[in-house]
Amino acid sequence: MQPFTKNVITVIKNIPTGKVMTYSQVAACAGSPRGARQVVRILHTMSEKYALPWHRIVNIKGEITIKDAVHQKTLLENEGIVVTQAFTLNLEQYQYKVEPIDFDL
DNA sequence: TTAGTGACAGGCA
DNA sequence: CTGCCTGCCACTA
Repeated sequence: MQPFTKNVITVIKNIPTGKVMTYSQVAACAGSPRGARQVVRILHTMSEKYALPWHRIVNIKGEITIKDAVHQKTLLENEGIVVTQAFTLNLEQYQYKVEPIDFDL
């Protein structure tokens, strides 16, 4: 498995309940500042196999932009996160700042 | 092989 | 913040 993929999985699994991260934030932390799209792909591919909290990943605006937004909204609310009817949340309040992770750098 | 697409983001108006 | 445009990278037709 590529380091990037492994790092993304590690980062996502480290997101505490009640917090969220943006795609680029995860990508940057995993070693690829412009890998937001790849994070998406990894979520699609690995979320089920690795039991990743994919619902804690939102875009830079704090908005849920996936097809099954209703489902994600439900999961987030289940963790105590307030999501508006427009599928947005308060990033200032919920965004999780990760510690600089070493990984293989 | 090239072209189009997507659960995105940054720069600019 | 919103909208539009461009860059990004992997996947599919």
